[in-house]
Amino acid sequence: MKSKESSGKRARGRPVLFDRDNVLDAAVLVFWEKGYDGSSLDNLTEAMGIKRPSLYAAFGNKRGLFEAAIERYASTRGGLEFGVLQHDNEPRQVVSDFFKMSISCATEEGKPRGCMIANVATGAAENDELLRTKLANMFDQTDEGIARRFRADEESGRLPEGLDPDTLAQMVHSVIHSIKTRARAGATGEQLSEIAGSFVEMFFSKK
Amino acid sequence: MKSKESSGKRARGRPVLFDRDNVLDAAVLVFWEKGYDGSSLDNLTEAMGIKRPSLYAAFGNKRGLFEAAIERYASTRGGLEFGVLQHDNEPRQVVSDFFKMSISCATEEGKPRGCMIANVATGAAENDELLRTKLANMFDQTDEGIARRFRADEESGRLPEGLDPDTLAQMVHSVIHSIKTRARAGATGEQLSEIAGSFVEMFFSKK
DNA sequence: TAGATTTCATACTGAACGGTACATAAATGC
DNA sequence: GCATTTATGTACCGTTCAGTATGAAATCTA
Repeated sequence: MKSKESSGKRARGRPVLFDRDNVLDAAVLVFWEKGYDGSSLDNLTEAMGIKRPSLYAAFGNKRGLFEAAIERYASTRGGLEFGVLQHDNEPRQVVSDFFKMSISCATEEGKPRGCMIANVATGAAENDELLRTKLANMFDQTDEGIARRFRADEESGRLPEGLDPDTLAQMVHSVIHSIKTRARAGATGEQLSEIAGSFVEMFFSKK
Repeated sequence: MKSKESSGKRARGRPVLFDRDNVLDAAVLVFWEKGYDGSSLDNLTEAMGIKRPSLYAAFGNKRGLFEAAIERYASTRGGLEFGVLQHDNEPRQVVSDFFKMSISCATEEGKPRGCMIANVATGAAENDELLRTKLANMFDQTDEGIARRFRADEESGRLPEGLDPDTLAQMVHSVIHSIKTRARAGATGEQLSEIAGSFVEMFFSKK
């Protein structure tokens, strides 16, 4: 282990001039837009504002940078969506807000369409078993994160009867996948909201 | 316009030695596996069994080949799914079979995971407005194709009351997107069948 | 058979690719 | 101060990229 993040002690040599999260945010935008193979090191270094040797020292290689960018994306954009799961609302409202957040994230002006994980990383995963496993784990964690919220709702009696928390979570997550896929193909926020609304109605309206 | 496909008339010079659909099927497999930017002309020509000049004469350039491959994929793999819509079954069975066909297509042994259109082409669509529009149109056509079937079911009184055919079609299609996305990340057919089953239950079980 | 026409295989082009060697700059430890 | 350590900037490496020029091969018309 390098002593990069050892508590207070200053590192020995010349200090790193860039902020890791900042340059990762820039790399995220490039990968998210162009995909893994479509992003060149020139694209990346220019956006990140660092030179190749700095990039290789920090992330190993292009593939390592991609993985770091995926994690950065998950902890920033993905974190936005998960925030609404913490709100103290009725499950129906939570799901509705969750969809709304996903839609606005997938169609945000000035950002690439869709989702870096669901639409871009999956494309590169076919010949990369480690990446594929990573994505599968992320999807599982998302299922689980949503399910945890619904389980609490069930215990507090707020979940409509007959709805299994784990199943509902999988279904909600599935709708998110579709939202992101359609967004990547250029669907508008209005179109996506309509679809999301149909599902909310289906999940919660019937007794 | 070239006189390539003029009816019976034989072409003048040396005849083409390869079958267009055959080489397209090979190109589909390469793009489906590696994505647009990940597929090199060496990958493609080797799989297709033709040399570069033949490829360029037939498809213009790599981008033209990609578009042709997308259409070929849609008319072959996509056609499989749509065949199910023609069967004279109850809507619930039709949807269930539709999901089953999508799952087996997205997890078929010896083929790339997921869907060339929903998972691969979408990734390349961000900087290609024409492609993005093409994909959006294909999605719309799929929505419409499924909806047409449900409208017929509604007229014949087989669609459960309260289910709007167009809305149901959009939702079924959305589930397909998720199936394909999860498949690309390595989900098994069993896992996907479980999710699909949950939706079928939700769509049709409640009165 | 002679000429026209089109496809084919070979070999090549300049540009872009991912990755790195090396010298310099900036910090620490003594 | 001076040696040590680490990061940076430049400039480069061999490879691979998409695309093409060229001439030989194969079919047609006449």
